[in-house]
Amino acid sequence: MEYKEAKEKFISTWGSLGTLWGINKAMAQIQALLFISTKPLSMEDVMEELKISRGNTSMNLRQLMDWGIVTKVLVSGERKEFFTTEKDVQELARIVAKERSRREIKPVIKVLDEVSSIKDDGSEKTKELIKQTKALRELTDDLDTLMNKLVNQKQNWLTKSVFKLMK
Amino acid sequence: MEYKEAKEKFISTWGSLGTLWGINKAMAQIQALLFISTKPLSMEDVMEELKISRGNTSMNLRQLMDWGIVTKVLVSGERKEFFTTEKDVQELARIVAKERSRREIKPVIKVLDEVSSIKDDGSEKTKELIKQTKALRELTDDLDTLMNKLVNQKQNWLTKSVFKLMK
DNA sequence: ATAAACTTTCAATAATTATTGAAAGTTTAA
DNA sequence: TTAAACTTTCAATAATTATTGAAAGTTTAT
Repeated sequence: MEYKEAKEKFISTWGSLGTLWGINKAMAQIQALLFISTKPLSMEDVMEELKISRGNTSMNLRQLMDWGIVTKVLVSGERKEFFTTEKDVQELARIVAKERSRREIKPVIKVLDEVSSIKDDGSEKTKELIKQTKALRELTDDLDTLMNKLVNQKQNWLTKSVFKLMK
Repeated sequence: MEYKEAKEKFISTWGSLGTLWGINKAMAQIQALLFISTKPLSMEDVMEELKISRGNTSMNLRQLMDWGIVTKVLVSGERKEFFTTEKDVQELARIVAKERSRREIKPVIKVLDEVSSIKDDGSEKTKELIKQTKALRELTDDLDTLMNKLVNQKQNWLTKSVFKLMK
């Protein structure tokens, strides 16, 4: 397999995996492109490489910046803006975990909390609703806490600390 | 908040959370409905409660069965089929984790493997592609392994074993 | 100040994904 | 058997989501 083919394969695979970490295809592909690029890329570069429009590129780069995954860099002597992504995979994982927790998991926990604390009128169906949403609330909360703990270990968290305990 | 409101809130919230665990809205809502139901439901019941068509219900129930989350139960004296979902949240988490690993993560690891093992032609960009896809491959693999280990502990895995180690 | 270089916005459109409903298929009771 | 009760399939349609591209906005050099 040649460089070009490998690169395309990587970008498209990572792009379609977007859903798994909760972002859309274009966003994931832009991130993938920057991730294997040896130097910051301009909007023009991204548009050309991925064959997507200026507007699309602009919007998705902005979103990636909102996530904290991509940052603008100033290239001296150049007028236009250049972009680069976090290159350390563990730092990336940390950012993604933190953002998904904040954007998606925390709000769900809040709803589960509300639902599971309705007044118990003694009926079987109310009891079941309370019991099951409570269980779900606890699971979600535990997973969220675990994820955040894992991901906050700055130094080789996965391999060094937790992982060995479980081997 | 009354039972009815709480129930609807739970179903719609859990439904929109579908993406987080990788299934579609209707699927997630059907599962949610069964999850808080005190007895198995027929297709008719599901259609009526969620206001969705027969075809949609049939297809999504099937998918839930493919995932191993929902099972048919025979209610004696009844002609039609009834459905129920796994009621234990930890078992649910285990099934979801196993399925997502198999369906999504494993295939990505395979691609990352292929891409990261292209021939190093000595160029900087090839080196970067190899380096970064290798890093991503290892991270993905570690997370996948960790997830499967966590989730295979049958007894109170979260709270009992791993969780305490990290507190 | 102004014009060139660049970025953002957003209404229109395209692409994708979910849903319907009716016909075809299957099972069961009599 | 057969016909009623039920489920599945799938082409058509609807709903949602992503993408475009051109106009409006911004910045910078002169």
